[in-house]
Formats: sequence, structure tokens, C-alpha cells
Amino acid sequence: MSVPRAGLDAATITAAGAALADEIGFTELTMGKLAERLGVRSPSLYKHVASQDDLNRRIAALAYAEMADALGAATQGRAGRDALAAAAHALRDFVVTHPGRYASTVGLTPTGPDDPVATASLRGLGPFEAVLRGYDIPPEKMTHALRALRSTFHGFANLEATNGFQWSTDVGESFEWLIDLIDHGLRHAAGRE
Amino acid sequence: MSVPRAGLDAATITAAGAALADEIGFTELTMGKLAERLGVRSPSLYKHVASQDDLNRRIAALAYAEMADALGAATQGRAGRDALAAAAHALRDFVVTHPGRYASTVGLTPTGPDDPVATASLRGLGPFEAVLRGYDIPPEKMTHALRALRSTFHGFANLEATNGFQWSTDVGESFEWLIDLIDHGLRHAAGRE
DNA sequence: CTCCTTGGCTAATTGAATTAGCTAAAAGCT
DNA sequence: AGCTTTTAGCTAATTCAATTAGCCAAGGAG
Repeated sequence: MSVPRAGLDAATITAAGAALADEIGFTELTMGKLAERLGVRSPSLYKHVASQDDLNRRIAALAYAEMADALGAATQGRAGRDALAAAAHALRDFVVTHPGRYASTVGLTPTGPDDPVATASLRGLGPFEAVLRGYDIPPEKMTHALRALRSTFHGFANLEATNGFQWSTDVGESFEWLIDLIDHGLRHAAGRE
Repeated sequence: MSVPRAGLDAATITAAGAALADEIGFTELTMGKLAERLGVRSPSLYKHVASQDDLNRRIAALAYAEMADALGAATQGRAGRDALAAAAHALRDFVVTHPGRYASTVGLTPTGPDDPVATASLRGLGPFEAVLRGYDIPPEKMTHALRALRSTFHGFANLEATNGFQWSTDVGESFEWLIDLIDHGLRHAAGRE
């Protein structure tokens, strides 16, 4: 009796896992549910990914890569406050649209410098670096500025994603306000010594 | 044969859980390990807490309360950039000293406005509000400013806690730089219209 | 001293990850 | 086409943590 193969591979599984995580929530993602989604039994997944942790890392790496692309596209041809706002909005959109993917990136400690997660998260910084280039930050301060941008926008995204904001005051407005705050801070930083 | 009771209650269990989470990592915290630490069998814990999720929420609420106390103490009698820096450092210290407690607060969606987690996290904002009072922020912008502070410092703490910073450039220095950035941003916000 | 509530225990259930070992599908080779 | 080898998917079995059921004694109330 011919039963054709499913034709799975790590990339397909990772993509399906990311999609499912977006639908049902990252913490709800399970090998069993993912297998079912792919029309396969859970042990079969282990022919392509080593473990659930491995799967999670692959999803996170994918998410970082997609974020980098989205940020890169959004900031193309823009500079200064314009680029900053575009990057911030692109990141926020990504988190809203792909909550599961985003959650996969939160709280994952890279195992080492060669970990795909580490590499991908580094690559995700590229667009932020491009944004900063428009601010004349002294080169030796670049790292600080980069870290500041990451902290700020990931912090906001994270709070928003977990319902951390309680009152009803418009969150979008707060976001614009935050962009202004950072813009002025960076502009000032460009000036000092 | 008299076997004396352990004399547990929810508060004791929560405290022990928080301490254990700090030691072995929040994700490693398990009902079994916690029970063992308390010299009791795991089903016994269910006489005091409803589930692991319930336990996690209690730990998170405890963590928020402790953070609020630490921030409050640190900012006592300070104002302006001074208060800002004190709050930021206190938060960072807390995260470094109590990684498990901090992790418990990340990614927990409050179940409702009456959720102890929600209440405690709100209470945790008090000190930030006090800091902002030293900046003459227009009252209608206060919410935005509060959200900005939370985003920024939680974002930094989170990245640091998960090894998100890769290069060796001194993280403490980046932290100081970030404080400056926010300080100038807030000062500017106080001025505009 | 007796009754009643309640905290802790053992045994059993459930659900998810993961491993072992089998078989047939693909892919290569002649 | 036939033969061999690799490998993807399957079922069965294991492990481990959460949780529930049901028992019993400890400790407080009268």
C-alpha cells in the first residue's frame, strides 16, 4: 500500500511552527499540535529537528531574519527622525502581526556565538545601525546607541505584547511620544563632545 | 506515629518558589523541585496554590512588590536626573540579583484588572511616577512618559538578563549612556508646548 | 475528650517530549 | 528494469512533570 511521504524538512517545519505559534501563542506550541498541523505523527518531526528547544531556536532565528528584512525595507531611503519612526513602526507592526514569532525571541539565551539565534539577532541590528548613521553619533558611542534603541523598542513591544499597558490611554500615541523622546535624545547625543 | 505538619501556606510557598527560581532559573522551577525544597511531596502544594500558573503569578506579584519597594527606597529624596539614575540602577540591580523573580514577570498576561499581578505591576509604577514628577511633564503626557520609562528600562534589563548584548563593550557604560539619553529626552519633553 | 476541618500522603491519571526499532519510499547504480 | 542503500514516517514504549482522588492523622473548637 503506497503511502506517499510528506516531504518535510527543517525549513518547512520551522515555518509551520512559526505560523502556528502566531495563531495559538508561542507557549501553546507543542510538538504534537505542530505534527498534526503538518499531517504527520510527532515522532516524525525528530527526523528533521533535534528537539523542541531546537525548533524554538529555529523559529526565533527565522523571526529575527524576517524582522531584519522588514526593518530594512521600512528604512530604505529614509534618514533621521523619519528613519527612526519607520523602523519603530515596522518593529511594532511585526510584533502585532506575528506575536508567536516575536515571543519565540524573548528570553532565549544564545548558546554561543555560533548559535544561529545569536547570528540572526546580530543581523537584526543592521537596520538600527543604518538609522543611527543618520544621527552623527560619534563612532565610539555607536554601541551604546544601538543598545539603547534595541532596549527601548523591544521593551515597548514586549510590554504591549503582554498587555502590560493597563489604562486605556491610546498606546499608539504613547508610541509616537516615545519616538520623539528618543529622537531628541539621539540628536543631543550627536552634539555632545 | 506523630508526623508534625510542615506548616506551609501560600506566602511561604511563594517565597520559596521565588528563591528557588533565582537559583535555578525560572523556567527550571517545577512543582516537584519546589516541594522537595520545602521537604514535602508535590501534591501537598496544591492545598495552598491552585496550580503552577497560580504559583507563577504569585511569584510575579511578589517580585513586582519587591521591585516597587527597591525603587521607592532608591529614589527617596532625589529628583531629576539623580532620581532617574537611582531608579534605573535599582531596577537593574534587582534584575541581576533576582533573575528568577524578574523572569516570572516577563510575558505574564494579567487575567483581568483584579488579577494580583495587574495590581502589583501597577503599584510598581509608583516610583517611576515620582521620578517623572521631578521633570515637569505636562499632566496629560504623564502616561506616555511613564510608558516610555517602563519600556526603556525593562527592555534594557530584559536584554541584559537574556544575554542579548553580544559584544564585549561595557554594558554598564551603555546603561549610563541610556540614562543620559532618557534624561535629555524627558527634559526636552517638559519644555515642548 | 470528642468532633470537625484541613494539611500532608500515596496511588492513579493525563499529557507532552523523546527514544527504539520497523518498514516502505526514494534515490543511486548497473 | 532489478538491486542496494539511505532515510522519512510510523507504532510502541519510556520518562517526567502536572494534576486529581481519596485516605488519615494533626490540631483547633466545643
